[in-house]
Amino acid sequence: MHAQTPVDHDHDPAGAEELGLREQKKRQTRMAMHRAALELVVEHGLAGVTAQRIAERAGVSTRTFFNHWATKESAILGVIGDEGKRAVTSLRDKLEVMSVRDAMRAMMREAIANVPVDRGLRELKKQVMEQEPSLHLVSSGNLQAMQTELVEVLEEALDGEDARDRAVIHVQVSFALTRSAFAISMRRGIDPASAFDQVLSLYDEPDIDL
Amino acid sequence: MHAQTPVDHDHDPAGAEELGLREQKKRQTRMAMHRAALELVVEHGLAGVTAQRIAERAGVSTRTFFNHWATKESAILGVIGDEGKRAVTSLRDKLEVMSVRDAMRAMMREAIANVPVDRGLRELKKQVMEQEPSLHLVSSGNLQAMQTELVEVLEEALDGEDARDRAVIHVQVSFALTRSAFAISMRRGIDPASAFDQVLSLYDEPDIDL
DNA sequence: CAGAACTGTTGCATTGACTGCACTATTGCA
DNA sequence: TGCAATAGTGCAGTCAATGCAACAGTTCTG
Repeated sequence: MHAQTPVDHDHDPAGAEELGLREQKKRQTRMAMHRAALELVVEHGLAGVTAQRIAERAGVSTRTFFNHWATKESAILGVIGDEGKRAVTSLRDKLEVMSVRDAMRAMMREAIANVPVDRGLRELKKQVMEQEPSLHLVSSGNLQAMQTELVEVLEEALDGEDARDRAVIHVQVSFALTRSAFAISMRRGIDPASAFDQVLSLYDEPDIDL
Repeated sequence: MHAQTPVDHDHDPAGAEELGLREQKKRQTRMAMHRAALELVVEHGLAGVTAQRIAERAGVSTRTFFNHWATKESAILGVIGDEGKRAVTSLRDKLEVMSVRDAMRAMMREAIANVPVDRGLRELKKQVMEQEPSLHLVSSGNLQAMQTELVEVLEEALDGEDARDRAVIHVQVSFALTRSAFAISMRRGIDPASAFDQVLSLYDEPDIDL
């Protein structure tokens, strides 16, 4: 890799077991940067942190920092970038064996499960998110990015005149529930997966209405 | 104004009628920049457009450009920045006279109605949004920014153990519907308000389920 | 084991977004 | 007409982000 491709989504096709030394180091470096980013934001606030300082604390060059993360914010949030493709194929598969509603929920549940859950980092991230609400936007933006593709996948599975409109709504609402789950998991310090379950049960209650 | 404050949200407290010459000119300049931004994105793509070029086409200095818009993207989307405060007070008022569900919907409907609808610009904007999906993120981000405040307002109006969780879900779902409305209005070239109505009627259909 | 093929890391140079500051130009009002 | 307020501007500077070329440690292959 000649340093041109900023984010390259380790595909990790198999079971993720027994990575090469190389891959191991890569993840290590990545994590060091992620942690450094979180710590520095807690210490100096989002505006008081530069990519340079993060790289410095993580023990890498600035250039390397941007080889791993597309933006400064990605490093803070720990966003790798391959979530989109995974979600699309996952949804496509599920639509063949279950209802639209269930497929969306299952896909989301899966996506949430794929988020690495490091207990130590969770506490840090919680602080960061409370300190810097503007990061919520960025965070939800990452999901939103794949919106269009998911709408297309869904549209094929829906019948009727307004298929596309309904697809749009399905996608948006599913993201809304996922975002809620993340928000709640942050606030309560519980893991996103169980927060998602709670959200669904609340949402399905007849009296919540909208 | 000493050029330090990037965006200053014309408060426009009264009925917005009969502005001074000064205010008129200000809006004129703003619109020129907004239009120039949209045109240039259509012509050269988001990445091919610099703030400098937008300013140039609009006949102002680069510095002036950033006195009006917080970011390049704001200029493209025409986001002023005072939507948040309006929404909060609007919601607070409505919660006193109607249900949570209705209040949220009414507030959103109001927010949508406040978006200026210039027929000429709408077509341009439609093209831009189709060309540059990444702008959708930015677009929805503006609303999302006030999430926390809205959750707080809502929480007071809700009873029970999970009041805050329910508030989070309410807010997220409402935004989801609003985003859907904007997406659909863009695609169909209809105005956002009626798109919102369509979304609500689709969403309320019993068989859409999630 | 040696050399080739990869792939990660780095320094350098550059572009472009955005900001603070000092200053000028208009406009609204007394 | 003169003064206060505010929009516009030029300039210098910071920082995010990217392409490029050189280099280094790892993995593969014979």
